[in-house]
Amino acid sequence: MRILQLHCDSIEYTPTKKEIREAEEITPQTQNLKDVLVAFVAVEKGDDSAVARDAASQVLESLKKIGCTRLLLYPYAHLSSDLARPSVALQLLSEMKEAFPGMEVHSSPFGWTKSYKLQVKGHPLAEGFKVITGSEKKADSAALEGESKIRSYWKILSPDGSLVNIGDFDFAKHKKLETLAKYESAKQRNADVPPPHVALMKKLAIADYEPASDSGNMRFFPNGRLIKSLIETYVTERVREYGGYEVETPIMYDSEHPSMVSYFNRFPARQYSIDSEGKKLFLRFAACFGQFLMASRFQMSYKNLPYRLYELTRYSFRREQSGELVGLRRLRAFTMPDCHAFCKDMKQAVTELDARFELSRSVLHELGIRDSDYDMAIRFTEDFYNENRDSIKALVSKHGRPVLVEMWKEKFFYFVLKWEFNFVDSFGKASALSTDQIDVENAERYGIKFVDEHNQTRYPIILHNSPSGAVERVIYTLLEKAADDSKHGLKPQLPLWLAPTQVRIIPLKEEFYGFCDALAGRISACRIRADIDDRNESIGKRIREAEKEWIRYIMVVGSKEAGSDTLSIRDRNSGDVRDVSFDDFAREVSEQTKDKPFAALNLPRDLSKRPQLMV
RNA sequence: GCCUUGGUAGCUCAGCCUGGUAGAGCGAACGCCUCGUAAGCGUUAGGUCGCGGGUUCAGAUCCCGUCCGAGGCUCCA
Repeated sequence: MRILQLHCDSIEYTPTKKEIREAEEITPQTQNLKDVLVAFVAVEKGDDSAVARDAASQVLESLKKIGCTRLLLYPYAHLSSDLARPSVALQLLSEMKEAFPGMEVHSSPFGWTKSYKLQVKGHPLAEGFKVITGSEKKADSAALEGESKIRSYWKILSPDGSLVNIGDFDFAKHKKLETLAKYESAKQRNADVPPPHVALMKKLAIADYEPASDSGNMRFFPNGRLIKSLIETYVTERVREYGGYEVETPIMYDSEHPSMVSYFNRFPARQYSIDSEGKKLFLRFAACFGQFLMASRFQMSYKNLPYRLYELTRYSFRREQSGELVGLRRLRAFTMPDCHAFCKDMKQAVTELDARFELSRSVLHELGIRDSDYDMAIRFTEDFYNENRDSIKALVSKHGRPVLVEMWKEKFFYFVLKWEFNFVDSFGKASALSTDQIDVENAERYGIKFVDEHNQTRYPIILHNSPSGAVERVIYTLLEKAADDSKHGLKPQLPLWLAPTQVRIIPLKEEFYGFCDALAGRISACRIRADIDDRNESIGKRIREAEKEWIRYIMVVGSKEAGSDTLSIRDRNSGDVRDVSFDDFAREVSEQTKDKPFAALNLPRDLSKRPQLMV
């Protein structure tokens, strides 16, 4: 569909002659309108109701922007050389006419030759041209978003259950929450520099931009892959423990498959598309499709519920705007643990929601993200709040601090409740980590059913949880936290179980290499990652470099240590050197990494064998 | 998409304002040193100054255009 918009002082038109058989039946007479937005509309092949809705909401936006309340829809075939059939055009135009609440809407007759005279206003927004196509959902989402803002209100809910408007809340003790709350309106940013984690992810040889790919598609070096893999393994283990069953589903889908078409209209992410043998495929932006399509093939009884499916998507794709991509914080390809629970009724859903809330809190904690590092936001419809006050209050009191609330008068998206934990970085940027949603629409959309106690077929309620949020974003959070520590005079560090090297062994002279080699073997046998700096460099330099890599334990081996069971250990936490027996040391490390996955060193053990990574 | 900013050796950057032989540190190769808890020393190799055009006797430097990156804005159900 193509629309030419002109904000006019006046327009006058006279239908003169029917042009086609399907023309509207009217009595031709001259019409005159003043201060009106004239929308010349050409309906094209392939346009459908969704396009019409999209177009209408875009025009509505323009009307609001220029402060005009009168609209003339003017069918105008000459804007396109690929027109829809007249019957379709007529149908869509009449649908559009109904889509302007509170506006005075006129339409000129379809299928007539008309003479017209118009006077266009002279301001910059007076003229505009839009092309709306079925695959372009961005504008649609903008419209939905715009609508939701108008009909939602922001509040703060405290652990004691009190709910106050944002303006009435005292943020003195909750600065980060204030930042989160004002995030939408806070336009100013501190610095014109990239966030600290971008330099860190390169320096620590974790990840880097890959210029040969699309922006927001990162490459992970051996260190980064190790860290990422450990986090992935850990989150997966925890979800399995909670009761999620791990599955694997395709990363691309046919956008013309019936179950996708309606979902697209309500799920307006920007997707990557791929044309293959006439199919228009798109890359998934979440695991939802795969799991829903799978679950729709299950024959489920209420006795099977709640039933939980889990997938760690590597990757999910969202084609975010290029200007929005930053380091590991916001990507176009990311790794997302995604766990859906199918529940028989709202009571069960709320119970399940609670279990997943605990899971998410615990997972973040074990990943090294404390509850004081994030703030909680929760969004729900007014009805849901009124029916579930106690459950909502219980979540907030578990969090223990006031939370940001967005309350909708009515349901706009497919969920009635959504909560998320947001990490607010030192620049005041908020990023969601864990999240869960109560979805009351998609079961029906995807034909996911179960049979209840009374042999009735029903649609389950679906919860969408990511206990950690995107894995890349977890790494971003850990790096930003470390950078923040460093700014406050503390030594930056990763949690020990995620450190690419846990112990660095430094032989004082070449003659101790043999002992170091054996020592590294013994340490590795205790599932501890140890490497050896066997380069011909000064002892000072090698220690300095180990410190720069944030390595927690450094062992220098000289004549004192060689052949002895006592190790001389420099602990990054204290900066001091102490003597410890091998067994005590092994115990100290395993104590700190217990219940966490382990992976062996992912680099050559000897530093002399490692290529330098210049990034 | 808009605004800002950058592109010079493998990496980080200086030089550009005020035109005149292409610079430093790190890293790499080779050699010396064989070292006790945050940078030991020397030598060598390495550059179409993003690309295209213009002005000039002469352009990394001035002008125009263009490509690519980054940050901000919009955006982020």
